Amino acid sequence: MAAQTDDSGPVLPPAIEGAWGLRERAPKGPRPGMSVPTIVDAAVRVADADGLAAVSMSRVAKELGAATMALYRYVGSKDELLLLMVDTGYGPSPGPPPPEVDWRAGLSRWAWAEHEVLRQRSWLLHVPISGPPITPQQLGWMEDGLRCLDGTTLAEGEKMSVLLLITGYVRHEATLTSQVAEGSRAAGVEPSEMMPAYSRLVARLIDPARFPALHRVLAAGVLNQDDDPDDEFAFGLDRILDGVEALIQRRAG
Amino acid sequence: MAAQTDDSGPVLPPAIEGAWGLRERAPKGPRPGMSVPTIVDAAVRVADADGLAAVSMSRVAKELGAATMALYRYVGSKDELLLLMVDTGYGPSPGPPPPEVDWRAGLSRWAWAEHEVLRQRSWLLHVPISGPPITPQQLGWMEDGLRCLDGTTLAEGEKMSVLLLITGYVRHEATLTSQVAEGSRAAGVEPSEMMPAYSRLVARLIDPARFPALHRVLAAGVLNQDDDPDDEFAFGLDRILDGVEALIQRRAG
DNA sequence: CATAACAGCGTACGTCATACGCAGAGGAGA
DNA sequence: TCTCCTCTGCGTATGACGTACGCTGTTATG
Repeated sequence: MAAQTDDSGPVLPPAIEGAWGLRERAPKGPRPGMSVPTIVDAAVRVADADGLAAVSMSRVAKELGAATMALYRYVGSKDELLLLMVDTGYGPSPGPPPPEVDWRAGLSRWAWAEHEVLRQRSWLLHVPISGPPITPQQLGWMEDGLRCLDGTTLAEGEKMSVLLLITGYVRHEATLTSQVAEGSRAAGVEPSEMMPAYSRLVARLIDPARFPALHRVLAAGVLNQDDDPDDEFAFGLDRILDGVEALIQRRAG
Repeated sequence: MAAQTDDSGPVLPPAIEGAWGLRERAPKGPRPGMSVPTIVDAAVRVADADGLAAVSMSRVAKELGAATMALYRYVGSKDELLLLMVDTGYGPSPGPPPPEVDWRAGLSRWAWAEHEVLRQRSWLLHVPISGPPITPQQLGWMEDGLRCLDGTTLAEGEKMSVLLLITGYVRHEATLTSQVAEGSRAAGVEPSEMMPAYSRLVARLIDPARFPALHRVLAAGVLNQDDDPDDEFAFGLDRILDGVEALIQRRAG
Protein backbone atom coordinates (compact mmCIF):
# COMPACT_ATOMS: atom_id res chain seq x y z
CA MET A 1 0.00 0.00 0.00
CA ALA A 2 3.06 2.24 -0.08
CA ALA A 3 3.01 5.09 -2.55
CA GLN A 4 3.68 3.91 -6.05
CA THR A 5 6.17 6.31 -7.58
CA ASP A 6 4.91 5.89 -11.10
CA ASP A 7 4.48 3.17 -13.59
CA SER A 8 8.18 3.20 -12.71
CA GLY A 9 10.24 2.02 -15.58
CA PRO A 10 14.00 1.99 -15.01
CA VAL A 11 15.05 3.85 -11.87
CA LEU A 12 16.50 7.30 -12.24
CA PRO A 13 18.73 8.77 -9.54
CA PRO A 14 16.84 11.39 -7.51
CA ALA A 15 19.18 14.19 -8.51
CA ILE A 16 18.58 13.46 -12.19
CA GLU A 17 14.84 13.46 -11.68
CA GLY A 18 15.38 16.83 -10.08
CA ALA A 19 17.02 18.06 -13.24
CA TRP A 20 13.81 17.19 -15.08
CA GLY A 21 11.80 19.21 -12.61
CA LEU A 22 9.95 16.23 -11.23
CA ARG A 23 10.82 16.22 -7.60
CA GLU A 24 8.54 16.48 -4.64
CA ARG A 25 9.29 19.20 -2.14
CA ALA A 26 10.41 18.33 1.32
CA PRO A 27 7.72 19.68 3.63
CA LYS A 28 9.53 18.90 6.86
CA GLY A 29 12.88 19.64 8.41
CA PRO A 30 15.24 22.59 8.17
CA ARG A 31 15.58 24.57 4.97
CA PRO A 32 18.37 23.28 2.70
CA GLY A 33 21.36 25.58 2.63
CA MET A 34 22.48 24.57 -0.83
CA SER A 35 20.90 23.08 -3.89
CA VAL A 36 21.91 20.63 -6.56
CA PRO A 37 22.52 23.37 -9.16
CA THR A 38 24.70 25.30 -6.71
CA ILE A 39 26.85 22.25 -6.17
CA VAL A 40 27.05 21.37 -9.83
CA ASP A 41 27.99 24.94 -10.72
CA ALA A 42 30.75 24.87 -8.14
CA ALA A 43 32.04 21.60 -9.55
CA VAL A 44 31.97 23.00 -13.07
CA ARG A 45 33.88 26.04 -11.84
CA VAL A 46 36.56 23.78 -10.40
CA ALA A 47 36.78 21.78 -13.61
CA ASP A 48 36.99 24.91 -15.72
CA ALA A 49 39.77 26.27 -13.57
CA ASP A 50 41.88 23.22 -12.75
CA GLY A 51 40.63 20.33 -14.85
CA LEU A 52 38.52 17.31 -14.09
CA ALA A 53 41.20 15.72 -11.93
CA ALA A 54 40.85 18.58 -9.46
CA VAL A 55 37.17 17.82 -8.97
CA SER A 56 37.00 15.92 -5.71
CA MET A 57 34.14 16.00 -3.30
CA SER A 58 36.21 17.84 -0.75
CA ARG A 59 37.40 20.39 -3.27
CA VAL A 60 33.86 21.13 -4.40
CA ALA A 61 32.73 21.39 -0.81
CA LYS A 62 35.55 23.81 -0.05
CA GLU A 63 34.44 25.88 -3.02
CA LEU A 64 31.07 26.21 -1.30
CA GLY A 65 32.36 26.71 2.21
CA ALA A 66 30.70 23.48 3.26
CA ALA A 67 31.89 20.18 4.63
CA THR A 68 32.60 17.31 2.27
CA MET A 69 29.85 15.08 3.54
CA ALA A 70 27.23 17.78 3.27
CA LEU A 71 27.22 17.27 -0.49
CA TYR A 72 25.88 13.77 -0.12
CA ARG A 73 22.53 15.17 1.00
CA TYR A 74 22.11 16.40 -2.57
CA VAL A 75 23.91 13.97 -4.84
CA GLY A 76 24.02 10.25 -4.37
CA SER A 77 27.60 9.76 -5.45
CA LYS A 78 30.43 11.41 -7.27
CA ASP A 79 29.39 9.67 -10.48
CA GLU A 80 26.00 11.30 -10.22
CA LEU A 81 27.66 14.67 -9.76
CA LEU A 82 29.76 14.03 -12.85
CA LEU A 83 26.68 13.24 -14.87
CA LEU A 84 25.08 16.49 -13.79
CA MET A 85 28.31 18.33 -14.57
CA VAL A 86 28.16 17.06 -18.11
CA ASP A 87 24.62 18.30 -18.45
CA THR A 88 25.56 21.74 -17.18
CA GLY A 89 28.89 21.80 -18.98
CA TYR A 90 27.38 21.23 -22.38
CA GLY A 91 24.87 23.93 -21.73
CA PRO A 92 21.75 24.52 -23.79
CA SER A 93 21.74 23.13 -27.29
CA PRO A 94 22.17 25.58 -30.18
CA GLY A 95 18.47 25.50 -30.90
CA PRO A 96 16.60 24.21 -33.93
CA PRO A 97 18.09 25.08 -37.31
CA PRO A 98 17.01 28.36 -38.89
CA PRO A 99 14.15 27.62 -41.30
CA GLU A 100 15.98 28.76 -44.42
CA VAL A 101 18.96 26.41 -44.14
CA ASP A 102 19.14 22.92 -45.61
CA TRP A 103 20.04 19.82 -43.62
CA ARG A 104 23.71 20.11 -44.42
CA ALA A 105 24.13 23.64 -43.15
CA GLY A 106 22.03 22.76 -40.14
CA LEU A 107 24.08 19.74 -39.17
CA SER A 108 27.26 21.66 -39.79
CA ARG A 109 26.13 24.37 -37.43
CA TRP A 110 25.17 21.70 -34.91
CA ALA A 111 28.56 20.03 -35.13
CA TRP A 112 30.44 23.32 -34.83
CA ALA A 113 28.43 24.18 -31.74
CA GLU A 114 29.52 21.00 -30.00
CA HIS A 115 33.03 21.54 -31.27
CA GLU A 116 33.07 24.96 -29.66
CA VAL A 117 31.79 23.66 -26.34
CA LEU A 118 34.41 20.93 -26.24
CA ARG A 119 37.15 23.39 -27.15
CA GLN A 120 36.32 25.50 -24.15
CA ARG A 121 35.52 22.68 -21.76
CA SER A 122 37.88 19.90 -22.69
CA TRP A 123 37.31 18.29 -19.31
CA LEU A 124 33.98 17.10 -20.69
CA LEU A 125 35.93 14.59 -22.73
CA HIS A 126 37.50 13.13 -19.60
CA VAL A 127 34.25 12.35 -17.86
CA PRO A 128 33.75 8.60 -18.11
CA ILE A 129 30.34 8.30 -19.72
CA SER A 130 28.38 5.47 -18.24
CA GLY A 131 25.27 5.26 -20.31
CA PRO A 132 23.05 6.72 -22.98
CA PRO A 133 21.98 10.36 -22.56
CA ILE A 134 19.22 10.94 -20.03
CA THR A 135 19.69 14.54 -18.90
CA PRO A 136 17.53 17.38 -20.26
CA GLN A 137 20.25 19.28 -22.07
CA GLN A 138 21.72 16.18 -23.64
CA LEU A 139 18.37 15.15 -25.05
CA GLY A 140 17.94 18.76 -26.14
CA TRP A 141 21.07 18.52 -28.26
CA MET A 142 19.74 15.32 -29.73
CA GLU A 143 16.40 16.90 -30.55
CA ASP A 144 18.03 19.82 -32.33
CA GLY A 145 20.22 17.48 -34.33
CA LEU A 146 17.27 15.39 -35.40
CA ARG A 147 15.38 18.46 -36.53
CA CYS A 148 18.14 19.25 -39.00
CA LEU A 149 17.23 16.07 -40.82
CA ASP A 150 13.50 16.71 -40.71
CA GLY A 151 13.00 17.40 -44.38
CA THR A 152 15.06 14.50 -45.63
CA THR A 153 13.97 11.10 -46.80
CA LEU A 154 16.00 9.24 -44.22
CA ALA A 155 14.37 6.72 -41.94
CA GLU A 156 14.21 7.63 -38.26
CA GLY A 157 16.86 5.07 -37.42
CA GLU A 158 19.13 6.45 -40.10
CA LYS A 159 18.79 9.95 -38.72
CA MET A 160 19.85 8.68 -35.35
CA SER A 161 22.84 6.90 -36.83
CA VAL A 162 23.90 10.02 -38.66
CA LEU A 163 23.84 12.02 -35.45
CA LEU A 164 25.89 9.43 -33.62
CA LEU A 165 28.35 9.48 -36.48
CA ILE A 166 28.79 13.23 -36.23
CA THR A 167 28.95 13.47 -32.44
CA GLY A 168 31.49 10.71 -32.44
CA TYR A 169 33.63 12.57 -34.88
CA VAL A 170 33.38 15.86 -33.00
CA ARG A 171 34.32 14.22 -29.74
CA HIS A 172 37.20 12.28 -31.21
CA GLU A 173 38.67 15.26 -32.95
CA ALA A 174 38.37 17.34 -29.80
CA THR A 175 40.03 14.57 -27.84
CA LEU A 176 43.04 14.53 -30.10
CA THR A 177 43.35 18.30 -30.12
CA SER A 178 43.13 18.60 -26.36
CA GLN A 179 45.64 15.81 -25.93
CA VAL A 180 48.18 17.73 -27.93
CA ALA A 181 47.48 20.83 -25.88
CA GLU A 182 47.69 18.99 -22.58
CA GLY A 183 50.78 17.13 -23.67
CA SER A 184 52.56 20.33 -24.53
CA ARG A 185 51.62 21.86 -21.21
CA ALA A 186 52.81 18.78 -19.35
CA ALA A 187 56.11 18.70 -21.22
CA GLY A 188 56.59 22.43 -20.96
CA VAL A 189 56.86 22.70 -24.71
CA GLU A 190 55.45 25.48 -26.80
CA PRO A 191 52.15 24.22 -28.28
CA SER A 192 53.35 25.09 -31.77
CA GLU A 193 56.45 22.96 -31.17
CA MET A 194 54.48 19.94 -30.02
CA MET A 195 53.73 18.31 -33.35
CA PRO A 196 57.20 18.90 -34.80
CA ALA A 197 58.66 17.34 -31.66
CA TYR A 198 56.34 14.38 -32.05
CA SER A 199 57.28 14.10 -35.69
CA ARG A 200 60.98 14.04 -34.82
CA LEU A 201 60.40 11.42 -32.17
CA VAL A 202 58.55 9.09 -34.50
CA ALA A 203 61.17 9.62 -37.18
CA ARG A 204 63.83 8.54 -34.69
CA LEU A 205 61.90 5.43 -33.70
CA ILE A 206 60.71 3.89 -36.93
CA ASP A 207 62.68 1.94 -39.47
CA PRO A 208 61.77 3.31 -42.94
CA ALA A 209 61.87 -0.22 -44.34
CA ARG A 210 59.29 -1.53 -41.91
CA PHE A 211 57.17 1.66 -41.90
CA PRO A 212 57.41 2.98 -45.47
CA ALA A 213 54.01 4.67 -45.61
CA LEU A 214 54.47 6.30 -42.25
CA HIS A 215 57.94 7.38 -43.26
CA ARG A 216 56.50 9.01 -46.34
CA VAL A 217 54.01 10.92 -44.24
CA LEU A 218 56.77 12.20 -42.01
CA ALA A 219 58.91 13.11 -45.00
CA ALA A 220 56.03 15.11 -46.40
CA GLY A 221 56.15 17.16 -43.22
CA VAL A 222 52.47 16.56 -42.58
CA LEU A 223 52.85 16.63 -38.82
CA ASN A 224 55.12 19.65 -38.80
CA GLN A 225 53.00 22.35 -40.25
CA ASP A 226 50.62 23.76 -37.71
CA ASP A 227 47.74 24.58 -40.00
CA ASP A 228 44.58 25.92 -38.52
CA PRO A 229 43.09 23.14 -36.39
CA ASP A 230 39.69 24.32 -37.51
CA ASP A 231 40.62 23.36 -41.07
CA GLU A 232 41.46 19.89 -39.90
CA PHE A 233 38.10 19.67 -38.18
CA ALA A 234 36.25 21.01 -41.20
CA PHE A 235 37.95 18.46 -43.43
CA GLY A 236 36.66 15.46 -41.53
CA LEU A 237 33.23 16.98 -41.07
CA ASP A 238 32.92 17.58 -44.80
CA ARG A 239 33.86 13.98 -45.51
CA ILE A 240 31.14 12.73 -43.20
CA LEU A 241 28.54 15.11 -44.60
CA ASP A 242 29.52 14.01 -48.10
CA GLY A 243 28.79 10.47 -47.03
CA VAL A 244 25.45 11.46 -45.60
CA GLU A 245 24.63 13.38 -48.75
CA ALA A 246 25.34 10.32 -50.85
CA LEU A 247 22.92 8.34 -48.74
CA ILE A 248 20.22 10.99 -48.87
CA GLN A 249 20.45 11.20 -52.63
CA ARG A 250 20.29 7.45 -52.96
CA ARG A 251 17.18 7.34 -50.79
CA ALA A 252 15.62 10.19 -52.75
CA GLY A 253 16.49 8.96 -56.22
CA MET B 1 81.58 14.56 -20.83
CA ALA B 2 78.74 12.33 -19.72
CA ALA B 3 77.43 9.86 -22.23
CA GLN B 4 75.13 11.55 -24.69
CA THR B 5 72.06 9.42 -25.10
CA ASP B 6 71.36 10.43 -28.65
CA ASP B 7 70.55 13.54 -30.52
CA SER B 8 67.81 13.22 -27.91
CA GLY B 9 64.64 14.74 -29.11
CA PRO B 10 61.69 14.50 -26.76
CA VAL B 11 62.24 12.18 -23.84
CA LEU B 12 60.67 8.74 -23.97
CA PRO B 13 59.99 6.79 -20.77
CA PRO B 14 62.52 3.98 -20.36
CA ALA B 15 59.91 1.25 -20.49
CA ILE B 16 58.64 2.56 -23.83
CA GLU B 17 62.15 2.64 -25.24
CA GLY B 18 62.32 -0.95 -24.10
CA ALA B 19 59.27 -1.75 -26.19
CA TRP B 20 61.17 -0.49 -29.22
CA GLY B 21 64.06 -2.79 -28.42
CA LEU B 22 66.47 0.02 -27.67
CA ARG B 23 67.52 -0.57 -24.13
CA GLU B 24 70.96 -1.22 -22.76
CA ARG B 25 71.37 -4.31 -20.63
CA ALA B 26 72.25 -3.97 -16.99
CA PRO B 27 75.61 -5.70 -16.57
CA LYS B 28 75.74 -5.39 -12.80
CA GLY B 29 73.62 -6.43 -9.85
CA PRO B 30 71.23 -9.34 -9.32
CA ARG B 31 69.31 -10.81 -12.22
CA PRO B 32 65.84 -9.34 -12.61
CA GLY B 33 63.11 -11.71 -11.53
CA MET B 34 60.47 -10.26 -13.79
CA SER B 35 60.36 -8.26 -16.99
CA VAL B 36 58.24 -5.51 -18.41
CA PRO B 37 56.33 -7.86 -20.74
CA THR B 38 55.57 -10.21 -17.84
CA ILE B 39 54.10 -7.34 -15.86
CA VAL B 40 52.13 -5.96 -18.78
CA ASP B 41 50.74 -9.38 -19.59
CA ALA B 42 49.61 -9.79 -16.02
CA ALA B 43 47.93 -6.40 -16.09
CA VAL B 44 46.18 -7.27 -19.34
CA ARG B 45 45.02 -10.52 -17.80
CA VAL B 46 43.49 -8.61 -14.90
CA ALA B 47 41.78 -6.15 -17.23
CA ASP B 48 40.44 -8.95 -19.42
CA ALA B 49 39.03 -10.72 -16.40
CA ASP B 50 37.74 -7.91 -14.19
CA GLY B 51 37.91 -4.70 -16.19
CA LEU B 52 40.23 -1.76 -16.12
CA ALA B 53 39.03 -0.59 -12.72
CA ALA B 54 40.46 -3.76 -11.20
CA VAL B 55 43.92 -2.96 -12.49
CA SER B 56 45.75 -1.55 -9.49
CA MET B 57 49.44 -1.86 -8.87
CA SER B 58 48.83 -4.15 -5.92
CA ARG B 59 46.44 -6.36 -7.87
CA VAL B 60 48.91 -6.76 -10.71
CA ALA B 61 51.67 -7.52 -8.22
CA LYS B 62 49.50 -10.13 -6.54
CA GLU B 63 48.90 -11.70 -9.95
CA LEU B 64 52.67 -12.15 -10.19
CA GLY B 65 53.27 -13.20 -6.60
CA ALA B 66 55.38 -10.12 -6.05
CA ALA B 67 55.16 -7.08 -3.82
CA THR B 68 53.51 -3.92 -5.07
CA MET B 69 56.61 -1.79 -5.03
CA ALA B 70 58.62 -4.34 -6.95
CA LEU B 71 56.79 -3.27 -10.09
CA TYR B 72 58.25 0.20 -9.93
CA ARG B 73 61.66 -1.20 -10.83
CA TYR B 74 60.21 -1.92 -14.27
CA VAL B 75 57.63 0.77 -14.97
CA GLY B 76 57.92 4.37 -13.93
CA SER B 77 54.29 4.86 -13.03
CA LYS B 78 50.87 3.40 -13.44
CA ASP B 79 50.27 5.63 -16.45
CA GLU B 80 53.27 4.10 -18.13
CA LEU B 81 51.91 0.65 -17.42
CA LEU B 82 48.58 1.64 -18.94
CA LEU B 83 50.28 2.86 -22.07
CA LEU B 84 52.07 -0.45 -22.41
CA MET B 85 48.81 -2.27 -21.76
CA VAL B 86 47.22 -0.47 -24.68
CA ASP B 87 50.09 -1.52 -26.89
CA THR B 88 49.76 -5.15 -25.86
CA GLY B 89 45.98 -5.04 -25.77
CA TYR B 90 45.63 -3.89 -29.34
CA GLY B 91 48.02 -6.56 -30.45
CA PRO B 92 49.65 -6.68 -33.84
CA SER B 93 47.99 -4.78 -36.64
CA PRO B 94 46.07 -6.77 -39.25
CA GLY B 95 48.95 -6.44 -41.71
CA PRO B 96 49.12 -4.61 -45.03
CA PRO B 97 46.10 -5.00 -47.29
CA PRO B 98 46.11 -7.96 -49.68
CA PRO B 99 47.42 -6.73 -53.05
CA GLU B 100 44.26 -7.46 -54.99
CA VAL B 101 41.91 -5.30 -52.91
CA ASP B 102 41.18 -1.64 -53.52
CA TRP B 103 41.51 1.08 -50.92
CA ARG B 104 37.91 0.76 -49.82
CA ALA B 105 38.02 -2.92 -49.06
CA GLY B 106 41.39 -2.43 -47.40
CA LEU B 107 40.19 0.31 -45.10
CA SER B 108 37.05 -1.61 -44.35
CA ARG B 109 39.11 -4.62 -43.29
CA TRP B 110 41.29 -2.33 -41.22
CA ALA B 111 38.30 -0.79 -39.47
CA TRP B 112 36.69 -4.15 -38.79
CA ALA B 113 39.94 -5.40 -37.29
CA GLU B 114 39.98 -2.58 -34.75
CA HIS B 115 36.28 -3.08 -34.19
CA GLU B 116 36.91 -6.69 -33.32
CA VAL B 117 39.73 -5.87 -30.91
CA LEU B 118 37.61 -3.31 -29.11
CA ARG B 119 34.70 -5.68 -28.92
CA GLN B 120 36.81 -8.21 -27.08
CA ARG B 121 38.80 -5.76 -24.99
CA SER B 122 36.40 -2.96 -24.19
CA TRP B 123 38.66 -1.86 -21.34
CA LEU B 124 40.91 -0.36 -23.99
CA LEU B 125 38.30 2.36 -24.39
CA HIS B 126 38.56 3.25 -20.71
CA VAL B 127 42.28 3.89 -20.72
CA PRO B 128 42.74 7.65 -20.63
CA ILE B 129 44.90 8.33 -23.65
CA SER B 130 47.46 10.94 -22.91
CA GLY B 131 49.15 11.63 -26.20
CA PRO B 132 49.66 10.68 -29.81
CA PRO B 133 50.66 7.08 -30.54
CA ILE B 134 54.29 6.22 -29.81
CA THR B 135 54.30 2.48 -29.19
CA PRO B 136 55.37 -0.02 -31.83
CA GLN B 137 52.04 -1.73 -32.33
CA GLN B 138 50.12 1.52 -32.46
CA LEU B 139 52.35 2.87 -35.17
CA GLY B 140 52.04 -0.49 -36.86
CA TRP B 141 48.28 -0.06 -37.09
CA MET B 142 48.83 3.39 -38.50
CA GLU B 143 51.24 2.09 -41.09
CA ASP B 144 48.85 -0.58 -42.26
CA GLY B 145 46.05 1.93 -42.51
CA LEU B 146 48.15 4.29 -44.56
CA ARG B 147 49.10 1.52 -46.94
CA CYS B 148 45.47 1.00 -47.81
CA LEU B 149 45.48 4.47 -49.33
CA ASP B 150 48.75 3.98 -51.19
CA GLY B 151 47.35 3.88 -54.69
CA THR B 152 45.05 6.86 -54.28
CA THR B 153 45.55 10.44 -55.29
CA LEU B 154 45.14 11.79 -51.78
CA ALA B 155 47.80 13.99 -50.27
CA GLU B 156 49.70 12.53 -47.34
CA GLY B 157 47.94 14.82 -44.92
CA GLU B 158 44.60 13.77 -46.29
CA LYS B 159 45.42 10.11 -45.82
CA MET B 160 46.23 10.81 -42.22
CA SER B 161 42.97 12.68 -41.74
CA VAL B 162 41.01 9.83 -43.25
CA LEU B 163 42.57 7.36 -40.85
CA LEU B 164 41.81 9.55 -37.87
CA LEU B 165 38.27 9.83 -39.10
CA ILE B 166 37.86 6.08 -39.25
CA THR B 167 39.57 5.26 -35.97
CA GLY B 168 37.49 7.89 -34.29
CA TYR B 169 34.36 6.33 -35.59
CA VAL B 170 35.37 2.81 -34.62
CA ARG B 171 36.25 3.87 -31.11
CA HIS B 172 33.11 5.89 -30.64
CA GLU B 173 30.84 3.17 -31.87
CA ALA B 174 32.59 0.64 -29.64
CA THR B 175 32.23 3.00 -26.71
CA LEU B 176 28.49 3.26 -27.14
CA THR B 177 28.07 -0.47 -27.59
CA SER B 178 30.11 -1.34 -24.53
CA GLN B 179 28.26 1.24 -22.48
CA VAL B 180 24.97 -0.43 -23.23
CA ALA B 181 26.48 -3.77 -22.31
CA GLU B 182 28.00 -2.48 -19.07
CA GLY B 183 24.86 -0.62 -18.19
CA SER B 184 22.75 -3.72 -18.55
CA ARG B 185 25.16 -5.70 -16.41
CA ALA B 186 25.17 -2.99 -13.75
CA ALA B 187 21.39 -2.75 -13.69
CA GLY B 188 20.95 -6.50 -13.80
CA VAL B 189 18.84 -6.19 -16.93
CA GLU B 190 18.86 -8.55 -19.82
CA PRO B 191 21.06 -6.96 -22.54
CA SER B 192 18.25 -7.33 -25.06
CA GLU B 193 15.95 -5.46 -22.67
CA MET B 194 18.38 -2.57 -22.21
CA MET B 195 17.44 -0.42 -25.19
CA PRO B 196 13.69 -0.92 -24.78
CA ALA B 197 14.05 0.07 -21.13
CA TYR B 198 15.99 3.15 -22.17
CA SER B 199 13.40 3.95 -24.76
CA ARG B 200 10.61 3.72 -22.19
CA LEU B 201 12.53 5.92 -19.80
CA VAL B 202 13.07 8.66 -22.35
CA ALA B 203 9.46 8.46 -23.42
CA ARG B 204 8.43 9.02 -19.82
CA LEU B 205 10.73 12.01 -19.45
CA ILE B 206 10.21 14.08 -22.57
CA ASP B 207 7.34 16.30 -23.47
CA PRO B 208 6.33 15.55 -27.10
CA ALA B 209 5.69 19.23 -27.70
CA ARG B 210 9.18 20.26 -26.72
CA PHE B 211 10.90 17.22 -28.24
CA PRO B 212 8.87 16.43 -31.36
CA ALA B 213 11.67 14.94 -33.45
CA LEU B 214 12.88 12.79 -30.59
CA HIS B 215 9.33 11.74 -29.89
CA ARG B 216 8.97 10.66 -33.50
CA VAL B 217 12.10 8.55 -33.23
CA LEU B 218 10.75 6.84 -30.14
CA ALA B 219 7.39 6.32 -31.79
CA ALA B 220 9.12 4.68 -34.72
CA GLY B 221 10.51 2.16 -32.24
CA VAL B 222 14.02 2.80 -33.42
CA LEU B 223 15.56 2.13 -30.03
CA ASN B 224 13.47 -0.94 -29.36
CA GLN B 225 14.45 -3.30 -32.07
CA ASP B 226 17.73 -4.98 -31.30
CA ASP B 227 19.04 -5.28 -34.82
CA ASP B 228 22.47 -6.73 -35.32
CA PRO B 229 24.95 -4.26 -33.79
CA ASP B 230 27.30 -5.11 -36.62
CA ASP B 231 24.78 -3.66 -39.06
CA GLU B 232 24.77 -0.43 -37.10
CA PHE B 233 28.55 -0.35 -37.27
CA ALA B 234 28.60 -1.13 -40.97
CA PHE B 235 26.13 1.66 -41.65
CA GLY B 236 28.32 4.39 -40.23
CA LEU B 237 31.43 2.96 -41.76
CA ASP B 238 29.84 2.95 -45.18
CA ARG B 239 28.81 6.59 -44.79
CA ILE B 240 32.39 7.56 -43.96
CA LEU B 241 33.83 5.55 -46.80
CA ASP B 242 31.29 7.13 -49.14
CA GLY B 243 32.61 10.49 -48.07
CA VAL B 244 36.17 9.43 -48.64
CA GLU B 245 35.25 8.06 -52.03
CA ALA B 246 33.71 11.38 -53.00
CA LEU B 247 36.94 13.10 -52.08
CA ILE B 248 39.11 10.63 -53.96
CA GLN B 249 37.02 10.99 -57.09
CA ARG B 250 37.16 14.77 -56.87
CA ARG B 251 40.94 14.64 -56.52
CA ALA B 252 41.21 12.20 -59.42
CA GLY B 253 38.77 13.84 -61.81
C1' DC C 1 4.76 21.28 23.10
C1' DA C 2 5.97 16.66 21.28
C1' DT C 3 7.32 14.37 17.29
C1' DA C 4 9.44 13.05 13.27
C1' DA C 5 11.76 14.17 9.20
C1' DC C 6 15.61 16.21 7.55
C1' DA C 7 20.14 19.34 7.07
C1' DG C 8 24.96 19.61 8.23
C1' DC C 9 28.92 17.30 9.09
C1' DG C 10 32.85 14.93 12.21
C1' DT C 11 34.87 10.59 12.31
C1' DA C 12 36.46 6.48 10.53
C1' DC C 13 37.55 2.98 7.10
C1' DG C 14 39.35 0.93 3.11
C1' DT C 15 41.78 1.70 -1.16
C1' DC C 16 44.99 3.75 -4.03
C1' DA C 17 49.62 5.57 -6.06
C1' DT C 18 53.96 6.17 -4.82
C1' DA C 19 58.36 8.37 -2.15
C1' DC C 20 61.99 6.60 0.53
C1' DG C 21 65.33 3.75 2.17
C1' DC C 22 67.16 -0.66 3.63
C1' DA C 23 68.89 -5.56 2.84
C1' DG C 24 70.84 -8.69 0.07
C1' DA C 25 72.71 -10.33 -4.54
C1' DG C 26 76.37 -10.74 -7.51
C1' DG C 27 79.72 -8.91 -11.08
C1' DA C 28 84.15 -5.95 -11.35
C1' DG C 29 88.39 -4.52 -9.78
C1' DA C 30 92.04 -4.83 -6.07
C1' DT D 1 89.90 -13.71 -2.07
C1' DC D 2 88.12 -9.41 -0.50
C1' DT D 3 85.90 -5.08 -1.39
C1' DC D 4 82.88 -2.10 -3.65
C1' DC D 5 79.23 -0.59 -6.38
C1' DT D 6 75.12 -1.17 -8.59
C1' DC D 7 70.83 -3.08 -9.04
C1' DT D 8 66.72 -5.96 -7.32
C1' DG D 9 63.02 -6.78 -4.15
C1' DC D 10 60.17 -4.88 -1.01
C1' DG D 11 58.47 -3.05 3.89
C1' DT D 12 56.95 1.12 5.59
C1' DA D 13 54.78 5.39 5.45
C1' DT D 14 52.25 9.32 3.48
C1' DG D 15 48.60 11.79 1.71
C1' DA D 16 44.53 11.82 -1.08
C1' DC D 17 40.29 9.96 -2.14
C1' DG D 18 35.12 8.19 -1.92
C1' DT D 19 31.86 7.32 1.20
C1' DA D 20 29.28 4.56 5.32
C1' DC D 21 27.62 5.71 9.73
C1' DG D 22 25.63 8.14 13.23
C1' DC D 23 25.27 12.34 16.10
C1' DT D 24 23.41 17.19 16.70
C1' DG D 25 20.48 20.63 15.98
C1' DT D 26 16.54 22.65 13.10
C1' DT D 27 11.87 23.12 11.73
C1' DA D 28 7.01 22.26 10.26
C1' DT D 29 3.20 19.50 11.65
C1' DG D 30 0.13 17.06 14.94
